[in-house]
Amino acid sequence: MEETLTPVISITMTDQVEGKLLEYFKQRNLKPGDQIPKEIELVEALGVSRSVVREAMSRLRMLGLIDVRKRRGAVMAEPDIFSGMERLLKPHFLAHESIKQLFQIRLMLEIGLSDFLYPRLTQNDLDRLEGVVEAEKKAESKAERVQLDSQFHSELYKITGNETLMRFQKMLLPLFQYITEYNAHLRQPVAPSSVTHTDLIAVLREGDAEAFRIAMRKHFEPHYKIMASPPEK
Amino acid sequence: MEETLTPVISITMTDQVEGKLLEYFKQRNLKPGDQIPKEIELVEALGVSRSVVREAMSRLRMLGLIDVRKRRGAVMAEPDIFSGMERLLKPHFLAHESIKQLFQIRLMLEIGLSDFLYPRLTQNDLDRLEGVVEAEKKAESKAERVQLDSQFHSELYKITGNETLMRFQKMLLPLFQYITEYNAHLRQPVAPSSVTHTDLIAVLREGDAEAFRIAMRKHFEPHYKIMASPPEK
DNA sequence: TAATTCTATTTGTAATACATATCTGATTTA
DNA sequence: TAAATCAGATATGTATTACAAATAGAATTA
Repeated sequence: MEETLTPVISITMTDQVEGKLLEYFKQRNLKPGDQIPKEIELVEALGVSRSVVREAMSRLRMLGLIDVRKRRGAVMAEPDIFSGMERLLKPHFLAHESIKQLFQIRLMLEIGLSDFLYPRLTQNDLDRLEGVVEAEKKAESKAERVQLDSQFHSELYKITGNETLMRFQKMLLPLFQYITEYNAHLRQPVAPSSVTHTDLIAVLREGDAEAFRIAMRKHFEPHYKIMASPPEK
Repeated sequence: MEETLTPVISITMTDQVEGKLLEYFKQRNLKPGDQIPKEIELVEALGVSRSVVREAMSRLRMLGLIDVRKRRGAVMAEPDIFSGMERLLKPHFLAHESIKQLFQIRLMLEIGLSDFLYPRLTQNDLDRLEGVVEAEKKAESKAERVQLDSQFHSELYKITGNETLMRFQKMLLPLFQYITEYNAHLRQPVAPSSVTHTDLIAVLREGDAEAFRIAMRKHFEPHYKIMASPPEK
């Protein structure tokens, strides 16, 4: 038997219409704000029932690709590429392995963002980071410390000015909170790092991209110890 | 007027049912393979029409969160967190700025993945990378070179064993192909790098994670020159 | 027992009806 | 004249009904 013979997954009319709509948007080069045909027109053009058209449109609407209102019809919108993903990012829906891999991606990003920090870094940014560290020193509850820790890292993302990156990180936050708790309860808690947030700020002030990558790598050392995959393969 | 007073976006029944279903899955701690109530049961439990239930389910099905078949009903599935996102990742739907930011993320990832390479690296991996480089030398058309270039980088992702990362990269590929063409036509083409793929392999053989980050950073230098944000802010 | 046929059940699609929001333009009012 | 009000038209939102199609499981048959 050919391995390429994968089982037929029922392609419903809805699936097809969804695809045809995406194709239509692409062909017509529709931009945010552009009008989309009315349901009835689509029904007639595609030769399907309104139920099918509506189910397909409902999907595109969920993705934020289109914006639909009564009487005005549907128009193209600014899509948020992560909106669909966000719904699935509850620790609950994901396999442990996926969560771990997302955390690895986070580590990669934080080390790799180094080069995008320095060209845009301002005194204001440094002050904000200092502020977070101050708050961390005063923090009393563990929950507060966890919150401030992720805030520190959020500030770093912010400096890059990369909105997509920030959106991605914000979306992953609940996942990481979950990991933190998981590590704290079921495994040994993550050891404190030899490179503190204060150290990182110092490198930001006086170092360069390469120095920051090294510092950040050391800052995450305890996580690497836990997360890095063994050389099984 | 308060700035926080954003306009009310009509929350349809469908939106609500979608949310309630997600909540239900979470509360019940449903895992892949677990059965979901039939449409009729949901209709009765939620007090809405079947159309509404179906539109909501259609969304979850698109995300791959549930798998629905005739007669058998719906069961939880292994969600693919990127499936919704993928539909929107046509260069056409995205603003230029978003594409640029996604490319920046790619640069971050490729530099940050360094640490996940060495613990898992095998001779086999090195051989595959060598193979790609050989093919690159023999490549005649530009399209072929572009394809092999991204294949080289894909092989690197593969070594990390991080499926989520690989999935993410595969999804972004068409976008980067678009960027390559865009740079080639409308702007000056990306200059050749001083650190070649062959050099990268050498570092993989003899160096360590830090050396690889530096090499990769240099390999991407031409891209950084084009992509890095100016210190506007 | 194993293969086949039948039947009941559940989803997929279609069609219709009406509710609801809102845009347009006409009408009224100040 | 300008503003406010109202009425009608129009497109989407929801509900309901009907039937087609697939299929899991029971019943039948070899």
